[in-house]
Amino acid sequence: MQRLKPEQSVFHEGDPARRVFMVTHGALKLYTLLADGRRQITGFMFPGDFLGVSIDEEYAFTVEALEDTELWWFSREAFDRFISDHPQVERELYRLAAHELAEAQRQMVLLGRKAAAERLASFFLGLLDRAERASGKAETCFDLPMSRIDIADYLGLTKETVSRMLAHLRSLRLIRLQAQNRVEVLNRSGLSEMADGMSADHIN
Amino acid sequence: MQRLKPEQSVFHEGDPARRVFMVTHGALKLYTLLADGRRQITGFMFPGDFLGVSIDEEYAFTVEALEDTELWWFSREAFDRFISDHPQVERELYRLAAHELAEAQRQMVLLGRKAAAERLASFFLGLLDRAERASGKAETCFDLPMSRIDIADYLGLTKETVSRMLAHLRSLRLIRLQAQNRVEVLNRSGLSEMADGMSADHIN
DNA sequence: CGCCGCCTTGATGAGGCTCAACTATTGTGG
DNA sequence: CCACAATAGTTGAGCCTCATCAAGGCGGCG
Repeated sequence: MQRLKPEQSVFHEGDPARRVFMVTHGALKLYTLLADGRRQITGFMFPGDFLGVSIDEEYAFTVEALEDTELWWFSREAFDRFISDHPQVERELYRLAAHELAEAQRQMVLLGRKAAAERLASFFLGLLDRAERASGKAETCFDLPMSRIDIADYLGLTKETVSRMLAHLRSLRLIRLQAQNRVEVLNRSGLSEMADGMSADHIN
Repeated sequence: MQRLKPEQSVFHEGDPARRVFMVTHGALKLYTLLADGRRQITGFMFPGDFLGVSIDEEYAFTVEALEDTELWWFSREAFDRFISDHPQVERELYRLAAHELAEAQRQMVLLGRKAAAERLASFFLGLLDRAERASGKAETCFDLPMSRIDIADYLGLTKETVSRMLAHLRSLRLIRLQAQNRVEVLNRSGLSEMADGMSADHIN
């Protein structure tokens, strides 16, 4: 078990991959840096997610807590032994990887082809889905455990643009901010159309 | 076994995932479309690569041949049966998925944070690596089986920008075009620096 | 040899970035 | 509990990169 305060990191890109983690509480961000400091956040992790279950000898990204976070971990050897003893787990791991891959593909579409407002709308819908899966019931609100800069680095934008697009979605009455870090979705289908580029904003 | 001519598709996004494929000859592109026709190519496939080995009920993208291509395929049931009989294959599949995931993460960094010239440089280095892995020896040249539009849709750019950046890399003597679709790398480390954003182009 | 599609090159413009100032929020110590 | 500092977020002005629109060149195939 391991507890983390915000900003604390679990491991860094390039560290030898000696442990496997499972998130039990909190939220984390995964990111990689370019030589000049540009950062791309490749994902956020929440309770139930696995970390470091690659095959590689080194972790491929840095992981950092967004809030107070709790992790369970196993040594790589113990984890591998466990898998050998329980072959059906292998299939489950594979399932997980396939799911992450599908998510990565959606993110590539977002980063390669969507406009700023569409990116933010997609991001919010993803968080809303997650909130619903976590609570097991329909939701209209969710928290933003990450900063505007983190959102920007996840969506391939700047914090200023995130802020402006937030204002834009608000002005369209698609969302409302209950607090700085809490979003209420006012028009889910409208937000979906925006996210999938069906909003034909040049008409409005 | 299945043979394909250029432009022919193996399956479409949303088709029921009834078969699993292995590429034996040729090259293919994987892509998804947005509602208004914007396209993001999420990957290219070459001999040795697997296709449709997801867990999902439906294919998550469309696959189309770039040139004359040959595929081996199995029904999903036969494939699953084979895996049950050969548990070590499961691990290999997982290995493969993990590798694809790492690649997807690199592509997210490219799409989210790299400038146009950096994207093209990264793309060329990837193709050079692949050519070396395929031939088993050091290489300085490789073919481009895809059109400029395909490259653009893979890198999140337009065909015009790809063309201009190609001219730019050529003017820097990092590459040379042996033919319209054949690239020779003249300065690999220079290309690497360009790809990783270390080229400090404001100095030059 | 000539047509057609692909690629390149040029001119213009827009979306998002940068830089800067301002406001709101959070945390800290008196 | 309040005052203040420090941090995070918002808003505005100008600019830059890349997209768009348009024209011309090249190559491959009939």
